[in-house]
Amino acid sequence: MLQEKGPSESQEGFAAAAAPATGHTESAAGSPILGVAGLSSSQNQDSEQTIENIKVYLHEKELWKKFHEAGTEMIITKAGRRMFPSYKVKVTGMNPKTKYILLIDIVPADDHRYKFCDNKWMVAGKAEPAMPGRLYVHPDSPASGSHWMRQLVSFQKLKLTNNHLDPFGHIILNSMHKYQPRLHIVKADENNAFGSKNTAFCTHVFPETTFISVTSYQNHKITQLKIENNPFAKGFRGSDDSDLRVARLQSKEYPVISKSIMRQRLVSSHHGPLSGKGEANPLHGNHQALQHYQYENGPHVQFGSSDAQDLPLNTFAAQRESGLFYHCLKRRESACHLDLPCKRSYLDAASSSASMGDDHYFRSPPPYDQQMLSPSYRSEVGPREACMYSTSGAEIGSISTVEDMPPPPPPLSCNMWTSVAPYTSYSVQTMETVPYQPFPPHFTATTMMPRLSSITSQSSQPPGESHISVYNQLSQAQGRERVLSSSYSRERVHPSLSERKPPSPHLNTANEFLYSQSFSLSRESSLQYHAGMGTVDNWSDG
DNA sequence: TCCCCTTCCACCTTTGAAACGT
DNA sequence: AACGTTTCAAAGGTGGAAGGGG
Repeated sequence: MLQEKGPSESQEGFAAAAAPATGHTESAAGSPILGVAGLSSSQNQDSEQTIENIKVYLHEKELWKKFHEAGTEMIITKAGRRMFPSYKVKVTGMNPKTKYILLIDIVPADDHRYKFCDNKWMVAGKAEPAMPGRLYVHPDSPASGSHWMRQLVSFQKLKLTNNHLDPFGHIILNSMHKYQPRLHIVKADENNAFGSKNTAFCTHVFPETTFISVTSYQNHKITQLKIENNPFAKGFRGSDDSDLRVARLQSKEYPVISKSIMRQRLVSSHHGPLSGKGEANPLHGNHQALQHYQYENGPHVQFGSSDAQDLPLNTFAAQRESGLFYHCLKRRESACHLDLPCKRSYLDAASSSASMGDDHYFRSPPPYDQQMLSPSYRSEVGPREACMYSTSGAEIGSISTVEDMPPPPPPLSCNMWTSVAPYTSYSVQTMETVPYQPFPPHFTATTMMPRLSSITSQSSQPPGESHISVYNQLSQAQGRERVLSSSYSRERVHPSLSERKPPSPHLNTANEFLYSQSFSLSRESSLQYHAGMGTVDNWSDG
């Protein structure tokens, strides 16, 4: 399956876009974070040029913004729950022939724990230690730039869990914490990949994708938005289609009032946390409720709006103000050599074993520099699945820069279209590795241990979470990877040849990427995510 | 009592195979 | 035989509700 049409997919394409061109550019050549020198070879320049030219546009940005304005919540369950809205991007500017790996990690947005009180999110204390970072690698990875650019890239099968011992490779999060997904694009070209001296990658952050993880929805507006927009939740929508029709005729943004919301609002209006907020009582009639929703999502909403005064809770936006954060890094990291002999030994041992796995998930470095680094992580059973969407030529052709982005097709709320420059964190990093030698996409705990030891030794993890436990987790992860190396190699273009395709060395680029991320992005993010923290009053329900 | 979490449920969409038609 | 369309059942995603635990 080459294309995957998401349940929420509409034809409007991208409502907004982010481009690095308008953002802040920062070189890590002399960065105290990296402490390494910049690159100067022509190859690197070519590489970084390619990377720097990559632009990523968040799909359904308007929808994301709607959620963001209300304070996005994502359900996390023991079995794993998908994100909604799902993370989908349009990528441009890649070298069509170069192979890239696209992956996502989700990092804490701050070090607070939150609670939903008085209809708004408030800081409830210090965050619990971050879970072991995991990466979700797009199942199409690695693929050529033309492949990525041809279609919408969807990460909708990414799942979130609160199970700290999750065996499926889902991204582990703490409930009632705030998180920020990040998209990483790793260059995986044979000539500039794992074995080359420099591997380039870039990181894109869309602040509107920030969310608070919950085990059940706290904000009824989020519940309503999910029910309205997620087809799988259609069963919770109101049964009277006339409501929807009338609401659309009246250009209501929230036309559908579910039965559950009606119940919820009834309760809230009497003794719930919303009772003191002047909520309209839905029992007064749908029309009134619709008006109320319209009002709630009008200009008075505070969180996530594009205005400069908002988002004290959102550290990203607060720090970077309105737009795009273009972060360009490159480094020469001589200390980041791979331990190939260790990897080989692992591979030898791993070749005969198999277990469940998923080529999508990797362990990713937590955002704080004191936290541990994890190797690649794959766990989910099943064949490689395409998660890309086709977009019309018009859509693609219309995307050039942020400013040039056409207004979205008139969906629910054209009035929400903003000219504020989208916001993206973009980094380019190159690193020196050992010469390329093909080997399956596995990480070895042995290889990782020194790093883990050094990192965890200064971590703030709870006492029970030593690097030894990390080692065990890594071993499990590697076990999962072993199976995935076969599933990962499936090729859609030539399926008949893909079944026994040798393990792709490209995946190692992702692994390599983790190395670099653990030292650069994590520390970088610790700066990005920690700075500018303020009150949380603005992420409220008004 | 409150808050958070887990589990189960009904309802729904998605998916893919089978059947059928061209 | 190849290809496209339709049908249908299974799989899986969804929020709500109830109940448990700290």
